[in-house]
Amino acid sequence: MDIEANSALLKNKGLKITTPRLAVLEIFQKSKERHLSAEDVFKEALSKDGDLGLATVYRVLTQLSEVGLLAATNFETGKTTFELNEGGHHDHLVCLNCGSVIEFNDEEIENRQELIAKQHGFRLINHSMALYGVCSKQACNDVG
Amino acid sequence: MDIEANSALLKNKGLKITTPRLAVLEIFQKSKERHLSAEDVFKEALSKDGDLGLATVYRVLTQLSEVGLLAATNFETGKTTFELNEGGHHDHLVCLNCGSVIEFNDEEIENRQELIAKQHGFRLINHSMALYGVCSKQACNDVG
DNA sequence: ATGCAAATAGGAATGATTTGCATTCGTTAA
DNA sequence: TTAACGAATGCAAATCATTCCTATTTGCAT
Repeated sequence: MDIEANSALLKNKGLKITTPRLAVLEIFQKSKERHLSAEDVFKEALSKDGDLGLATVYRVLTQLSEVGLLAATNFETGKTTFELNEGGHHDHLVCLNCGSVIEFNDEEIENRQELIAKQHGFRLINHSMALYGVCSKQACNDVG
Repeated sequence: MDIEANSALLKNKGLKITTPRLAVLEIFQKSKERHLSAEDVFKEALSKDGDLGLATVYRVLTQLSEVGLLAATNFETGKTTFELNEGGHHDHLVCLNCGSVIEFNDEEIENRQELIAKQHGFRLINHSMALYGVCSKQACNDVG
């Protein structure tokens, strides 16, 4: 069990150790999907542990993001998704139909971004990039 | 008045010339702010012209974006913003200190994005990219 | 001028997220 | 260990952005 480890993480960040927080962390750590929406986490929590309010899930996700344990991303899909913030920069490729997310990292783009920033006299700190399209799944390409 | 010109724009795109569409175009052309949300446009429309439904504003914004007269951008604010799409596609370089925004367009990045999408079996529809940093203004580089 | 498809108003509906509040829990000091 | 107090939770209602529904109006080809 990582309850010990997760408790330490929380304590480290000055957060109280509560059942919902441990549950949420564990859900991310055990999830097959890396990117989870609040709803995803909520459903998963319901199926595993007992009760856990949706509002609490939102609150916990926000808090864990604030202290850097999670990273939040806003895609065009209309819902915020969260992922474990283990470090390692990457950008996202998002399917507008099924919402699936693929992570990628492209050296050439990164370099180019640095160059552009420099050309405009900017000291680059970070960036966000998301590509939106339709993935190759059959269901995402059926014409209604 | 650009009613003539805007009418031509709409006709060119195969859209009927309607009061709401002309009103929305004019609002963008006269606005001091370049990026407007649906709500912004709605309020502006109310203060100027008579009535204009919020639903209509949303529909018009979507349509004008679809035909390329406007461009939609999703900043992390939770609401979609629109801008006149005069110079074609561009991305944003944002100063984290003074908030100034520079628009740029980079062929190489665009090509690279297409390639990445293709490699993952995605049909690319659009993308959003924002670079965050500190601009060259003296005031933005003073250490607090 | 006339008809019909397209467009509109605006209110209800939706989906995501937040907030208010009474209750419960975690932690700290005794 | 326990009392105590503030923080955290659950639930329901509220909010926010956006979309849907539909009766009515409008643009425009004829």
